[in-house]
Amino acid sequence: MRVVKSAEIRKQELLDCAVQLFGTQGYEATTINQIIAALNISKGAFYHHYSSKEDLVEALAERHARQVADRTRHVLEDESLDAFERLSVFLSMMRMSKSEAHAGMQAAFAPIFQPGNSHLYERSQAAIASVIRPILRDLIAEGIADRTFDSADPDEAADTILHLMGSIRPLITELFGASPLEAEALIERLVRRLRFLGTVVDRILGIPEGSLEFVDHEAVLSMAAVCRPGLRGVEPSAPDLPPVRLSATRDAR
Amino acid sequence: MRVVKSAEIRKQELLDCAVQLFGTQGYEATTINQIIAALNISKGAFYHHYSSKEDLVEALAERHARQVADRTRHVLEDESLDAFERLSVFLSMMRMSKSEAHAGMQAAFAPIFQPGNSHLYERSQAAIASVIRPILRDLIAEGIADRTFDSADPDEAADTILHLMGSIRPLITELFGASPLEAEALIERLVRRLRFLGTVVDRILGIPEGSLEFVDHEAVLSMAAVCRPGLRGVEPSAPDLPPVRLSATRDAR
DNA sequence: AAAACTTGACCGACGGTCGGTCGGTTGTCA
DNA sequence: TGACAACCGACCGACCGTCGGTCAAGTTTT
Repeated sequence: MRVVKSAEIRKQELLDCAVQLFGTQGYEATTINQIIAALNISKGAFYHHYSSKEDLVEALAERHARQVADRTRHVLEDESLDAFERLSVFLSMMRMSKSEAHAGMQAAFAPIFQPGNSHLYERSQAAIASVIRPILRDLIAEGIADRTFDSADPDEAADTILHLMGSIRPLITELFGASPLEAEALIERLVRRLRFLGTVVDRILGIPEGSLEFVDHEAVLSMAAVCRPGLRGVEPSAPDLPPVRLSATRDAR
Repeated sequence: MRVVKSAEIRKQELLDCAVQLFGTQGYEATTINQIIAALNISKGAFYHHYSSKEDLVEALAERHARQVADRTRHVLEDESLDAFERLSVFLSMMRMSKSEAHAGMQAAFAPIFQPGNSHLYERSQAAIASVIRPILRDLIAEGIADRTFDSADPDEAADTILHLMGSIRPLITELFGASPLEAEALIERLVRRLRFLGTVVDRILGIPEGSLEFVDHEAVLSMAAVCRPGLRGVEPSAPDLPPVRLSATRDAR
């Protein structure tokens, strides 16, 4: 039996299916035959839409990049906020897939962090960076201009911050396939890492230490939940802190 | 005709050959058949020494990590230097393959940065980090103790610095396959990046800005030469600076 | 309005390649 | 001389990507 759909829909279906299979089995382990079997289409149909398995990854990275960019751009471009506010909102968004995001979205992000998929990660990262970097750079430049920030080079600062975001990847990667016990330790390390990253960015931008706050236990846990579905609640290491949503504590400068 | 060698030698030969082919063709594009053909050995011989192509990568990453670690560890552990000196020597070593290193060594490092080999890079990086991190951490901790440095968490600081080193990879990767014209621009960006990285580490460790200096045109150019063999001399952007060899300019604190 | 033609989504058998296996052979050393 | 490591190469199965072809829905021609 033959089912005809528009190219756009089919492409999305292929992307969705691929992300699912890559997420559960990894990139290498997933075959094109599996993908087409799951969608009940033929080999030819696949190659009609994508010219190779590699091409599929490319498209996947692009879509992922667009998703992230769309979610952050409007904040970075919001004229009603000043540079500092925009930055802190942006940073809180960048710590990936907010807890409120539905499971489907989470699943779409997971493969990026899977152990075998550094491939996918690199491409996504590059695609994301190309969109986010200029915006972030302008934002920082603006902050430097009005002396909110103190940094020598907005371009490099933006690059550095973007790159720094990637430093949590090894931790998240390790989360996949970690035992529940290890997972708890890993999450604690993740929280420490994020906290430290906050201070690093503070220093890069020359703002008072503690101004930026990356840690949001809610988000961290939901992120962890993606990696290890059955995970019992973890005691946050600093339970006295209120769950800051938009974590910017502005100091008098 | 049959040639018998000790396992140790054969393994090194395989590694050397693999690194060469991965370097010229990338990991995926290189087949085991090519490797064994180049060495005039059989399929069976290969699988006698390494259990898979992946295993070969593992060994490659390990060897690379050992090479880097060996070259830097003795500096980090040199008791005759103080924390600051050791760190600046370490950093100058970490910007890879010193210019004096012979071409063979350079070739061994190049594949790590090739476009298709993010795989290799990630593994090597992890292996290097696992060796270097504890040493670097202790070093920073020591510096914090005697108030040379000012940082909240030596562990995280070490991780961050190590991770930051990787931020030049996209640039170097781009160098492969760039036209001579593009290469010049890329090298300039690389220099800017390194210079900025120096200030970032300064700030992370809370030492006066400009204390650490990553840029060493000699090293950068030789690094670039690996990627693009025929490259004419590039005018450094700051020709007035003397070619600092061991680039630590200690300020009064 | 019917026939002829174009388009593009879709089919699935097939080729070629590549990673990996296996039974057997050769050299070496105790 | 026997045990064990190094080595051989024919062979296997799985996988990616190709290619000739189908089919239905327009579009143009007559």
